[in-house]
Amino acid sequence: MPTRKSVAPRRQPASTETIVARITNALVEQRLPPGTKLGEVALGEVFGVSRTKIRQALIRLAQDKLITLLPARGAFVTKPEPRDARELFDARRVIERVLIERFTASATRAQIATLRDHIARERAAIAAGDAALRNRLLGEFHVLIAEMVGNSVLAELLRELMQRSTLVTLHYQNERAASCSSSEHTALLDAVRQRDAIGAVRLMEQHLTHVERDLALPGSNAAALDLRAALTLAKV
Amino acid sequence: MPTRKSVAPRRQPASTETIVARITNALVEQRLPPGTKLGEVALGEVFGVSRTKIRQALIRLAQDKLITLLPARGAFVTKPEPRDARELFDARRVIERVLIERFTASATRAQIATLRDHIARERAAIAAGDAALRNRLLGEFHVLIAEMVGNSVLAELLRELMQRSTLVTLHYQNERAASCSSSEHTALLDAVRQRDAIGAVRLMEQHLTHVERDLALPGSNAAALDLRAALTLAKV
DNA sequence: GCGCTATATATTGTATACAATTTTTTGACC
DNA sequence: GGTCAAAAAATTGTATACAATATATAGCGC
Repeated sequence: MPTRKSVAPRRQPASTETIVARITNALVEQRLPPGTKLGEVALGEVFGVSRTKIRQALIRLAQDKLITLLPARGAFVTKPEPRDARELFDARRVIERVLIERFTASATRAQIATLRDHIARERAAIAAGDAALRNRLLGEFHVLIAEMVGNSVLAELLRELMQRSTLVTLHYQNERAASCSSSEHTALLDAVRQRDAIGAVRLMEQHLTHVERDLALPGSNAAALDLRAALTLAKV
Repeated sequence: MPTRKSVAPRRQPASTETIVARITNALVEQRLPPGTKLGEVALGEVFGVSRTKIRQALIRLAQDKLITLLPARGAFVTKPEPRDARELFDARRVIERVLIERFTASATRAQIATLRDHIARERAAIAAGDAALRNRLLGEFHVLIAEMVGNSVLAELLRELMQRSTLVTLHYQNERAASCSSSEHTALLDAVRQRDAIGAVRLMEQHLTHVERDLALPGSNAAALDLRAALTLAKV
């Protein structure tokens, strides 16, 4: 077949920050399945920059464990082991239990309203069948809470854990499960509104257990795919 | 004055991994105080590599928040704000509370023996007045426990937090405080040995509170210093 | 001497060039 | 057709070159 020799795309060079964000989004929205090879020249062409910058972006993504760098072999989307999944969710439980407890005590009316709106957007994405957006929003709910608690170090840790979690959960692709997840978010927020710390902690633990239980780990349905298509769709 | 034009040091090129480890050690052992500028050419000469590799190492260090990259300005050893210190220790409390609780339940005889030996080395370093080694060992005690609990994700999170903590604590430079810290390690280990989970958790929280209380934050006694000297001393 | 501007120097940002390694292709041989 | 070996192509690893920016120095007016 003719190697799709597209013309060099005329776009102004992207910042390293942008490149990291675009690839991260593609990963979180699961447009780049685990195992996908991320070639440096291919990425360079997509973003209109040299390999130097791509490489810097890849180093950062590798440190977040979103991709795996094999020496002299290249960069691949991380394919998490079941063990990783368990440890990841365990770590999330440790941190999120504390976060939701504190949030229940400190949540302001405005913060609760923000979360309520967020859940509404989750439901809209689910209703619209937008799997990518749905995935992102369901994860961002947890990060939002973390950022509202007031410890940016913990919030940052959770953000990283959430991103890695997404690599592990094909589960959200199931529309029914997503809907269920969103319902649990609502219940969680109700407990917060009633200042029921014990209930909120319990709901959070159940929620994380449910998400973990629904994991579909070994399924690597990785078809060969088009890097450019996956990445250019990414809205930063 | 004559610009100390030392001959190009003949050493074989260091791997990026090594460069990161060497600089990290220098930071953890506080031979490179906060605010120190890490020039790319200077580092390149120290390690016998080009700026390309140095840059990659700096990106990784920056992601761990050990150094701060200012655009077009360069890399500087991170100077943590009091706010950062509080959040850092709060995060450590959240994680280490759980870790020590679990460790108390699962610790084997061999693991306890390893920690006992470690504490002995702490005391030796303190007695010998080796501030650099002392700093490292006091921090590694916590990381050792984390690694023994069996969740590598949590262990890795704690390792990062510990490194950043070290940037914040000039406190260990005080020999008396170091001795006190080591005593608390011993007490902690005793509680573990007696399977006293509640006591172990309490001791860990007190220990972290003590360390945090003794912080000497604003003191930036940063004298201009010799990058090469600080880095070549670093034993990986 | 102090402060400002202009020039010179040094440093960082990015692309390109080349070496080293891996992957793919080719072709001989059974 | 299948298997192995060698050559070719592609990809990664590193250094160097050059552009862009920031810092330091010099000169001038007051």
